[in-house]
Amino acid sequence: MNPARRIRDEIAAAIQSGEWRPGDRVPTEQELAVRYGCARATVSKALGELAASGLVERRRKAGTFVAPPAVHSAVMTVPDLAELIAARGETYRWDLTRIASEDAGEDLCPGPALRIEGVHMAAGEAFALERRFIALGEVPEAADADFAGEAPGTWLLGHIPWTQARHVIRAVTPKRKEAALLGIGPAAACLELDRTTWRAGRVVTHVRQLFRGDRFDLVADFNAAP
Amino acid sequence: MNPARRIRDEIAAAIQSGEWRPGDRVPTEQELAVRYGCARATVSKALGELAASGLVERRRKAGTFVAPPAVHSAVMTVPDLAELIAARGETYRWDLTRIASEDAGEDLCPGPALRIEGVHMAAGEAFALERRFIALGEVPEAADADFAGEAPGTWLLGHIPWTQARHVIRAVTPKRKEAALLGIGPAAACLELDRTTWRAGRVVTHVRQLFRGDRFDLVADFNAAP
DNA sequence: TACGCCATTATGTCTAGACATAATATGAGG
DNA sequence: CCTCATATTATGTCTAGACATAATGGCGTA
Repeated sequence: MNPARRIRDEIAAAIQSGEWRPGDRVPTEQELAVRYGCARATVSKALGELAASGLVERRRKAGTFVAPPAVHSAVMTVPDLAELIAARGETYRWDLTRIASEDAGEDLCPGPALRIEGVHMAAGEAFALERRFIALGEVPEAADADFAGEAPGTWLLGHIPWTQARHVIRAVTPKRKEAALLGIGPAAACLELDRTTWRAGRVVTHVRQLFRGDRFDLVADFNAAP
Repeated sequence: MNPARRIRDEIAAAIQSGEWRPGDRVPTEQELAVRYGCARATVSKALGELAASGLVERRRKAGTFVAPPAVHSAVMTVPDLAELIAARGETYRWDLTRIASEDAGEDLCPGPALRIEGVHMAAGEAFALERRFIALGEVPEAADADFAGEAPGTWLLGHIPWTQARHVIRAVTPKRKEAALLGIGPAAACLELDRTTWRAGRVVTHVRQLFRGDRFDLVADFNAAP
C-alpha cells in the first residue's frame, strides 16, 4: 500500500470515526513523517488531499486541523439518459418532435440557436421530455447533425470539447400537453432539470428536461474520503 | 504564480477552449518539464490535479490524454434551511410538531431511534416539512436535546463529528395532510429530499424534507477546473 | 499466421533537501 | 500595560534523482 494513501486513509478514518474531533489539531507534518517513517513531502501530499476533500483545514504556522463537518455539498451524478435506461435493462429510444432555428432569448441561450424538442422513451413509454437550444454561433456543426437519429445530448457529448455547467432542479406540475406526452395525470408531480452549459464563458446549450416523478430520482453523495 | 498552478491552468484553458480536443494526447511529463523549465514532479502534480478534476486521463506507458467531456458529476449545495432563509432576508422559525421514541425500520435507520417531525417556516409561512429519525445508539445525547428550540439538523451539525451522506431527490405529489401543512393545493408538486447520514459506516440519522415546489429549487454546478 | 515473452516507455510514487510564506509567539521599548 | 518589530515555526512548493509499475509494440518461436 502507498505510504501517502495509507496516511490519508488512516487520518480520514480517525476523523470520520469521531476519534479526532472538529477543531482538533492534527500532528505536524514533521511528526507524522517520523511516525510513518517517510519523507515530509509524502505527508504533505496526503494532507493536501484531505484538505482538498474538506476533511481538514491547513493554516500556515498554525498547523492542520480537523475541519467542521459540512454536509452541505454533495456530488450529484447527472446521467446520460441513454446510458441510464440501458443500465436499467430497458430499451432506449429518442423521438424527435420538433426542430427549428429560433432565438431562445438572452437569458437562456444568447444569439441564433437551434431549438430541438423530443421525448426520451424507456421500454416503449415516455420517460422524459426535452427542450433544448444549441447556440449555432458556438456549435455551427449542429445545423447539419441528425437529431432524429441521435439525442442531442449524446451528440453534443461527442462534439463539444469541454464545459462548465449549471443545473437547477425543481419540482413542477406539468402542463396539460406535457402530462399527455408523458402519459401521466395532469396532477402528477414532475422533476425538472435545467442545465446550461458554457464553453470558455459562452453558452453552448441550454436544456430543460422534464421527468416523470414516479420513474426518476436523483442521487447525490457526500463522501469526505472518496 | 506557481509553476504547478500555471501549468495546470494553461492546460485546462487549452482543453476548455477546444484547442486540445478529447482524445488528444497531452505532451509527456518530460516534454512539459522542459517546456516550462521545471522538474518533472511539478508537471506530474499539475497533471494529477487535472486528472482528479476529470479533465484528463492518465494511462501508464500510453501517456496523458484529454478526457471525453462528461457533464456527469456536479457539486450540489444542500443548504442549511436556517441559513438559506436568512440569506433570503426572511425570518426563519422551526416548529416542532411531534417527538417520540420509535423504531424507524432497518432500511431507514436501524435500532432504537428518536422520531422528530416539524415545519420549517420562512416569513411566517410553511416552507418545508421535516420528518427525521436519529439513531439513539449512535447519538445518545439526542435524547436530552431541546428540539423545540433548535431544528434537529442544526443541532446535529454541532454534535456529530464527521459523516458521509446520501441524498435522494425526487418530485412527489403531497398527501392531503402535507399539502394542508404547507398551505398549498393538493395537486401542487413538491420536491422531496431524503438524506441518510452515516458515521463510520453506521446510520446516524435519516431525514425526509418536503419542499414547496414553487418556493425551492436546488442548484448544482459542474466546473472542470475548480 | 498466431501466440507469448520481453524490452521499452510514460506514468506513479517516493526521498532528502531547500527555500518561500504566513501567522504566531516573544521580547524590547514606550 | 500596550504596541510594534523580530524570531520562530509549520505549511507550501519546488528540485533532482531514483525506483516501481503497467501497458504497448515488436520480436522470436511454434
